[in-house]
Amino acid sequence: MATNLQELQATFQQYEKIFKALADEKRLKLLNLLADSKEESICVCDLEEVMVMAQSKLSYHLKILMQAGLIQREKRGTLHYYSINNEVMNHILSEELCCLFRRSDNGDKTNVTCGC
Amino acid sequence: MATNLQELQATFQQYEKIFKALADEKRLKLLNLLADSKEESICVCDLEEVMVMAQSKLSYHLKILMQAGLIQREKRGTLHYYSINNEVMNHILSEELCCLFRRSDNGDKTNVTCGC
DNA sequence: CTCTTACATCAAATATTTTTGATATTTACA
DNA sequence: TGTAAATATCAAAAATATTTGATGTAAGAG
Repeated sequence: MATNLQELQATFQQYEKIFKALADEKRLKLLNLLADSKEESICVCDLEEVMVMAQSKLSYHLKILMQAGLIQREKRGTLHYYSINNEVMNHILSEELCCLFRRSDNGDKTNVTCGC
Repeated sequence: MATNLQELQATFQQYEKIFKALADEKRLKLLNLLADSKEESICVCDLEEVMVMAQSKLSYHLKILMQAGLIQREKRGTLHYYSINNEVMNHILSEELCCLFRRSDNGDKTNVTCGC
């Protein structure tokens, strides 16, 4: 944990980046899609359909979420699969937000207290 | 909890507002000041000194935090005292962020699990 | 190797947020 | 009532973020 002023400032900068990534309705919807999906990860083409969003726009928003560490990417051939980074989500968000932005089907113990 | 699509969208809009308010280094520092202060609330003039920030700028940022419901105001004479809204913080943020952005000296039971 | 599909990147246009300096409002007090 | 101190609001300028359409890249199919 941060103690002195410089550390604190660095900590705030890091959280600023994360909260900025969360501070957009479309990106929250994206996270919710990834969190709720039956599959653990979804490819861009599928997200494109569900979100009804131009491909370059979607790519832009996925990049923002990636750079904040909120999602991960796995490439399989020509497809790119994105998934929620549950660890980071758990570190940032309350249990009450678990229903919306975390996955709960992967045996992650940190999610057990959430009754959603 | 939100169930259908319209409710979900409304929920995302609400969280967008809250995360936008959190998505700024200066506002995180403000929240941390309010959370860590010996006093439960701090007046604008004191915040102005600590933050080394123009008065109208500070007022702008306090307004953003107020409108997101993250802080509260109490007027005493000509002074305006601001304080953390612990309930909302607890609803949004993880236990691990409690050290930074919540108060823990007010007997709030929801904070007990946080060892900070 | 060429073509196609899936995705990322880029630069310009647009939209939103933040800062700044000036002015308005409220309260207390002489 | 007049004045000063504390804070809020406003409008213009500056800074950032988002959107858009075009172009670049990488992988698989033929």
